[in-house]
Formats: sequence, structure tokens, C-alpha cells
Amino acid sequence: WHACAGGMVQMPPARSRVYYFPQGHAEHANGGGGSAAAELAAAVGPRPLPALVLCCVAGVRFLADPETDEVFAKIRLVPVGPGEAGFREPEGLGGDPAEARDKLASFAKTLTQSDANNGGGFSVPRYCAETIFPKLDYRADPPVQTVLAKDVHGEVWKFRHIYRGTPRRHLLTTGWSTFVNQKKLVAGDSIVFLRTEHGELCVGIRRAKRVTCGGMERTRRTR
Amino acid sequence: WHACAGGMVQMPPARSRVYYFPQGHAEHANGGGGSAAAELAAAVGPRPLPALVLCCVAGVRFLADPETDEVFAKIRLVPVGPGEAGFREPEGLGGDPAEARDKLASFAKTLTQSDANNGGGFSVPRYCAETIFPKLDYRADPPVQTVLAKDVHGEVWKFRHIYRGTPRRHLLTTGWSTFVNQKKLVAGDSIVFLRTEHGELCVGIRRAKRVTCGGMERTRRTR
DNA sequence: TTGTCGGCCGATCGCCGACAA
DNA sequence: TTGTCGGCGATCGGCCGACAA
Repeated sequence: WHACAGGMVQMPPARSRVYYFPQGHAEHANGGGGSAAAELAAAVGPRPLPALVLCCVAGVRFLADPETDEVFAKIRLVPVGPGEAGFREPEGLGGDPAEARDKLASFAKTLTQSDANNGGGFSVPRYCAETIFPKLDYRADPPVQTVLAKDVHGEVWKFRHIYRGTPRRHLLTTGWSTFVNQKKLVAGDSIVFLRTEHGELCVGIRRAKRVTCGGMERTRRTR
Repeated sequence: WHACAGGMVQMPPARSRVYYFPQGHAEHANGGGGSAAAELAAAVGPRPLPALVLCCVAGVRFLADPETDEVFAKIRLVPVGPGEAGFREPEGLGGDPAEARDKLASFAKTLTQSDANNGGGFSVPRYCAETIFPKLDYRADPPVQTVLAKDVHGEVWKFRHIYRGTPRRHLLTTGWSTFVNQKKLVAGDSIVFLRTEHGELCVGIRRAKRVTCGGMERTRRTR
């Protein structure tokens, strides 16, 4: 899902030509998780570095880690000889994904302490509630509904969406803390809600870059 | 630890001669976890099967899976040519381990529903409480103490041991449910308490053979 | 002797409006 | 508009003796 990966990530379409940069791949694979091929292969265009290999994108598979929900892509590359015909720039790179993207409405929010602390609730920004979520019946008092959202694995999460308080605001209550615990979200992580063209509601997460500092305290609301 | 593996398991001492049975090793490794070498190499003595390899036990290491606490052993085997001298039967097999075993007192109990259900407590059989656990001060009312026990990894678990109720019985209360949850114990699994010759208290677990049936319900005390 | 149950008390969870940034 | 807090009600964990097997 593009919404989870972030707006900076652009994937080359199939059958386009890219340069494979072996040294970067090796360094990346050393340092972190196994999802090395993805961003590197996306570094389209020639660079002033040795050992560039012109390749043809044979296939792209969008995947997600079943445990951490980390999204990555597997890109099959087939080397192309310099003399071979049919050199084609990945021309659609600027237009295609952007065009596809505004067919679906999406909204991202970075979790606050209050969202992540086990107080149990999530403050829904008005824009998100009004454009992404199903319409609320504002005649009810208070207006409440159950919201269902699918994650990257197709698993459905159930949230109680209520519009209450003075002044009025949108909140997710029941179901939210379960989601936070299962996904192991902390303040600083981001959550993405999006509605597909079929009107289906989806939810994704993007984790903050973890500060690998020792004395990091897991803030739990003190009473 | 022998107490966890059960009384049926006997390990060959170092430098003894055993027969390695390659086919069984291969079948076992296919079916289950990685702890293949252990029991197979323990099948001491010639069998009416082809492809037996006479080996010398070069070393035995007693290990435990850090996640499941499953105990197993790694046995280094060195093949011995049929003509080589010094053929020595593992003569000490009957006497040695048995003798070593009654130096330390141990007690095993299969967990009942009440022990495993999150009611929070564990019924300690009188024999276990009186011979394995530290002595209680029966003058107190009720007699209580804190019991510390090490598991196979050296991790220390803390239990509240109390002698109460009418009629009186020994119970583990505080600390027990944490232990059950962390070790993922269910009714039917067994727990082993033992006291080493240094008076140190240890705790081990032996899981029941899981029935891989679909509709197995996780019984939780209904209210 | 010890397995299971109902009772019950206290801790925690999580929903709420009141503020204020 | 929305982040954080104190309050407080409902739920649940877990300790207890009463039985009975």
C-alpha cells in the first residue's frame, strides 16, 4: 500500500528500465531487515557511481511483514545488455501513481501520547472523520457508529466511533486500545485511514524511526 | 535437566559407544522440531536394521529451547571403525543416573483445570510442599512464605506459598498466574519442582502432547 | 487429601466532560 | 480544533472458604 510507505516512495512500473546498484543493496542488507531490494531498485536513473547494471523490471510484488506490518516490495530484475533494443524510460513515473492516488481518499496522523497511552481512546481529526469515515447520523445524541477497517493483511478491525464532548469532537473508543496493543504502537508512530474507490475502509500503520536509546521510558498514564 | 525430560530418558555418558541410526534421524528431523539427534542417539545397542554406524560419544550438552522450555540434548558422535580397539559398552547406564537422581528430591504434578484456569492458584500436593519447598513456620496464622524457584534458563520465579483453608492445604497464589501465562501452560501440562543438593529450588515444565484437533476450546472459568 | 465452585474485594481499564493550548 | 487531565463506573483478576470426590 502506497499510503503506508509514504509519499516519498515511488515504485517503477513493470517492464520499465532501471539501474541496479549492487553496492547499496549489499550495505542495506547488512544493516537492517531483509527488505533490501525495494528502495534501491527504485533509485531510477544513472548515477556517477561504478557497477551500475541496467535492468528490466520483470515484476513487482507489494508485501507486508506479517508481524510488524512493515511494508516492502519485491522487485524482479532481469539484466539488459547495453546493445539490446527497446530502451524505454519509465516515463509514467510522475503521472501514473499520483493520478491513481487521488482516486482514493486517505489521511495520516501521528499518534499523540493521549492516543497511544492506554487511556483507551483516539482523537480523530475532523477532516478524517468527515471525508474518510462513513457518514455519522448527527441527529442521534450522541452520534455513534461502528467502524470496520481492514489492515494490510486483510484482517478487519472494529472501532466505536463517537462524536461527543464539549466542544464536540470525533473519537475512537472501544476497539482502539486492542488495536494499539496488538500492533504495538507507541506515541510517534503514524496511523493511516483510507477509503478505496469501492468505499472500503482500510487502516495502516507507519512506525516512527526508533531511537535506540537505553533509558527510553514506556510512558503509561500515571494516576 | 533429567526431571523435565522424564524418567524414561537415559543419556549415554561421554566416551561410551553407541549405534547411530541415520534413517530414524532423517525421519524425525522431517516431522518435528530441530531437536533430532537426542533421543535417536540414545537408542543404545545394535538393532536388526541396516545402516547402523558405531560411534563414540564425544560430548553431550543439555539444552533447553528459550521459547518453549522444551529440553533436548546435543550429542557429538565420532564414527568408530569396526576394527578399532577399545570397544566399551556404556556400562554405567543403569546405575549411574539413578544414583545421581535420588541425591536431589523432585516432584512432578500434572496441572488440573483449576491449576491452569486463570483462577490464580495452584494446589500444592502435601508431599511436594513438605519435602521440596522450604519449611513453613506453622505457628503463623496463616503460615505464609515467599518461594523462589529457578527455571532451566536460570530465570527466578517468585511464588506466594500459603497453608490455609478448611481443611488446610498448601497453595501457590501470587506469582502463579504470571508463571502460567508466560510459560503458556494449559491443563494437562506438568510442572516439576526439585531441590538440588545445595538446597536450591528449581522449577521445570513438561508439556502434554498437544492434540492437534480443530475445535479444542481454551477453557476459561465461566462466571 | 485436593479439585472445583461461588462469593467478594480491590485494581485496573477505559469512557467521560472539563479545560486549555 | 484537539491534546491532556481528573473523575468514576464497570469489568476482571485473583484470594478466600465451603463443599465433595
